[in-house]
Amino acid sequence: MTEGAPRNTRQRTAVSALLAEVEGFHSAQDLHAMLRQRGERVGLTTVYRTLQGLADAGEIDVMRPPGGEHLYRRCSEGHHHHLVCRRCGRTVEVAGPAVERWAGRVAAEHGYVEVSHTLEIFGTCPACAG
Amino acid sequence: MTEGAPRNTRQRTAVSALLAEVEGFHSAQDLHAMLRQRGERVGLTTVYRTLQGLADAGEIDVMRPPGGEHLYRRCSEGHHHHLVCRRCGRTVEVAGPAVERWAGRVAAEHGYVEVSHTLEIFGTCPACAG
DNA sequence: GCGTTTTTGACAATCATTGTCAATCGCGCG
DNA sequence: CGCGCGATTGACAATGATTGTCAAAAACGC
Repeated sequence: MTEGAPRNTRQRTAVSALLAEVEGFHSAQDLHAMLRQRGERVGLTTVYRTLQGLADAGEIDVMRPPGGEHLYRRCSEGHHHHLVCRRCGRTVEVAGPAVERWAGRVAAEHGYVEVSHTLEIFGTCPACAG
Repeated sequence: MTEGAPRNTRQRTAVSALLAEVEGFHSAQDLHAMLRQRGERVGLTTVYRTLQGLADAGEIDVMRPPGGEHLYRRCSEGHHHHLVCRRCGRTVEVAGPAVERWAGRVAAEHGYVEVSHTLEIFGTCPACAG
């Protein structure tokens, strides 16, 4: 009774499929617009809800860049962070076991438990800096 | 022409003074309410602008917790990160030279320049976990 | 003091996100 | 195979933090 598997609906499938194709981060509104262009009829509200669900399930990553809108992206599995180009948005996934350990250790030193963290690296990519 | 030092106004002073006294992170609206209670007459708009100015000047730190509002805090100088209690908001400043170096190195490996980063650690503090 | 320029602040505007709730659809059961 | 219940959808309103506006007030140099 703890779990309810979400139903398999046309809309959910459409959002998932779209995320599998596009690259980089996109806002909910962005994705909604793409779906409409494809002829898929999906409400904006549903896109938001579906994305939240996928994010909760850990199937996609959410980023909150300065500017206020949430960006979603289908990422590889496992815990990792992002190196994002400020200019063009090009994203590289980076893993940093050392950082994970460091964060855990620092938190433990202060007696904090149930630790999680957020980490984003911003920079200008070679192409944009050129 | 390049620089305009901000003028010294009653309102700016009030906001600065308040930030010097309170501990932990507070939202703009929060700070605005406190100022009113003290009898200081400051507009909400001004509080926002002043905080932005202070943040740009690097005199205060901004955090964007999940939940949407910006939180401001007067912090010690220099680059550091925060370990925040999810429950009560208790905050510890932590410095992690190793992490800084790691972030820079990772970015450099991918050719990214002008690197910056954000890092927040969330957990439950000893008091709340008790 | 005096004038110029910045700052202020009440209010409207913006805009992403969330809430609402009746209509619809998926899915398992009979 | 068709029914019915409950989850899901989606159009629309509501929310709420932040930003824009612009006339009035204050600050600073002289």
